[in-house]
Amino acid sequence: MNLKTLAEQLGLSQTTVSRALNGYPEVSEATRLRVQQAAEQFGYRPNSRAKGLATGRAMMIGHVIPTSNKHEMVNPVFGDFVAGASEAYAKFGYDMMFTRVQDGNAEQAYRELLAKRAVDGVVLQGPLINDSRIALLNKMGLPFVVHGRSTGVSEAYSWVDVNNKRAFERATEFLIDLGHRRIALLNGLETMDFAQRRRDGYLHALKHRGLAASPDLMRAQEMTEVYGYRETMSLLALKTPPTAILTSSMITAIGVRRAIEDSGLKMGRDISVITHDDDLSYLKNGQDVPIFTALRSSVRQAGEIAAAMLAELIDTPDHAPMTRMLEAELVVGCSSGPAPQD
Amino acid sequence: MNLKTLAEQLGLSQTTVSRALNGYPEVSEATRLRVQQAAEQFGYRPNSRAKGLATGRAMMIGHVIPTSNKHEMVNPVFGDFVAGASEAYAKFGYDMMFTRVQDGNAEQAYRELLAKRAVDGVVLQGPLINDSRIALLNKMGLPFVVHGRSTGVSEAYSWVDVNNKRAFERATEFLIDLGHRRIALLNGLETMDFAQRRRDGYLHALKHRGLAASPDLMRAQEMTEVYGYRETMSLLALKTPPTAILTSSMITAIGVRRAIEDSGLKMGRDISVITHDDDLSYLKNGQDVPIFTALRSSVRQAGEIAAAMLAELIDTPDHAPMTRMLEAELVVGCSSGPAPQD
DNA sequence: TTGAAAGCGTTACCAT
DNA sequence: ATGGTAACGCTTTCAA
Repeated sequence: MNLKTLAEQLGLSQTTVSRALNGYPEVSEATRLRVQQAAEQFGYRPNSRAKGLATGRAMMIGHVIPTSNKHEMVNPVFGDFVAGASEAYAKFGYDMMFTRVQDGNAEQAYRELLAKRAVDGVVLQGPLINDSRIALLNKMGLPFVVHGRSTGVSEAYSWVDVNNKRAFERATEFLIDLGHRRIALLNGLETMDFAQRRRDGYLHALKHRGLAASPDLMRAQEMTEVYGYRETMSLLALKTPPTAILTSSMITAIGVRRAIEDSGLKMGRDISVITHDDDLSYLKNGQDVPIFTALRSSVRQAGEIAAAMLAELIDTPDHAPMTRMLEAELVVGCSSGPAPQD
Repeated sequence: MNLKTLAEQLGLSQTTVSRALNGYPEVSEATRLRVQQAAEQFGYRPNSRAKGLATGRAMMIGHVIPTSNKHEMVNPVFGDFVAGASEAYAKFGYDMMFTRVQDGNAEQAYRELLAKRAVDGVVLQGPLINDSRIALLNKMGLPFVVHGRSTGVSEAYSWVDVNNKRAFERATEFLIDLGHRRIALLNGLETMDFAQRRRDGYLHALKHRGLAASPDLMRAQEMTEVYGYRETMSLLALKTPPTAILTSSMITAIGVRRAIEDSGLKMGRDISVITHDDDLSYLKNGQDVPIFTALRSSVRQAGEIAAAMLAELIDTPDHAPMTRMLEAELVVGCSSGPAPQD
């Protein structure tokens, strides 16, 4: 069923039917109602290609995922963000499209999306330090919102971010308050902007409390399970091993736990572990005890905000960049205990 | 840059330029070359809406994700499948689109996608037992491939699946061989087809070895971390607790491990745990030791196959349904040991 | 309040 | 081998 046949059914012109369906004021209420009912009855939906061609709008948001980032897709956080974003897109009538590209080819992918007029805007995920994609998108004039920020980029851009620095600062302070003095950080790749901010928070807390940071206790790699295992083993083999480990990903934490298990240590007694994106709540001692949930719960929200921002940026050309910082909730519970006595 | 201006630049008609670019044979090689170079130089890409309108092809594959399935998105396996599929789509020139819907509204979503001509085909993920979406899609004539199967559906459809039953059968046999007699199963929701198959495999192995299945030892819920924690605690509180736990998700396994930790038990000595989708390889005792990787490694492959199938189904109307069963790799290593002596 | 017709950027048919 | 033109299904301008 297309507009033409629908109009014929109704004995009206395509123009009137189109206007009735798109809420134009100059159509009589009686006609509008009749049209709407007929459309409903025949299950008419405007052909999205034709509509897009006529309006110049794709009603589509692009997400370009660099391939090297295998764990971007696999990462639970990616899913949370997408869930939040897609729900919000739906509200604004947008669809969501994914493009996977070889690592360096994001630029090419953006150019194609724009040239093909396949999307009205894009969300930039996983920004790096000094990420060149931002300048590119600005130059191209393709509306975009960054999930995260990019240290070193001087020009203005829209972003929504979680306060990674503050979250890790507070987690570190929490461990220090428990008496820990040797706190390890298993960070993500520090070319990623968020990882650098987390590191900053960690270092800031140490410094603020008069503790020296030890390079031995800091690792930064892609956040896999194997990474968590290997580096924990390596940390535990140090002459003076850490009494606490702060890790940047739920997946990495699985490896950390395994390594601790395999070493015959007991979590929360011999060593404490904090993960930033553990599950939201936990049953312990018969009641729900929230644990350190700093970031994960905010990610979904970030997705929703990014979508709303993008909708506005697309509607309003030359809109001033919008920014939004989310404070992470911080609650810490199980798997952390006082530092063991030497 | 559109076709018209490109043609003007070249002093050719749009027809010729279009033909040159689309590989039609009736254009001279000299012209083709000249056109291709100009297109390259001006960064010309055909407008996807216009092309779609003219060809009747959207060059887009839809993925409809029911909202209730929060963990479908978050599940690492989802990411793996998407990674595999999107790479294959790219090969065939398709883009990938996501639609999230309220739980019961998948049907409505498919109808809209078809009516809007937004997609050429869809991938059906997370099929349930007797999933009504399959009959619907068949009736609608929208090409689709199911990732998984649906027990109880009698009509033919295309699918690609991993042999879940055999994988869990083998895992259970492995534990039995280690001397375990009380093996618990923390399964996913058994309305999901894959969960039922896993249960079948587990039960079949027990029966085959002359062991009675105990309802006490079988749980089936949404595969969250909290679920793993709670049910493990509950299992350990039984009069005769299990000596091994077989769990259906990496995320659930995190909860299982925590519960075991909190109970003061030692993994691999007091109790064994097998997860189906742990990381692919593990460093232990100085070398990489594969663990139970039954399913996860196959999922990416499943995505690729689904994409290829779909491309063929779209190209060939009334193509006979295609099916493909993947055998899961099974290697079991750490976290499992002989059953403790009573 | 309604309708005719041009236009969006392609492809594909029919000429030449 | 190349070009003119209709067609794809919609929106939007201009007329009535």
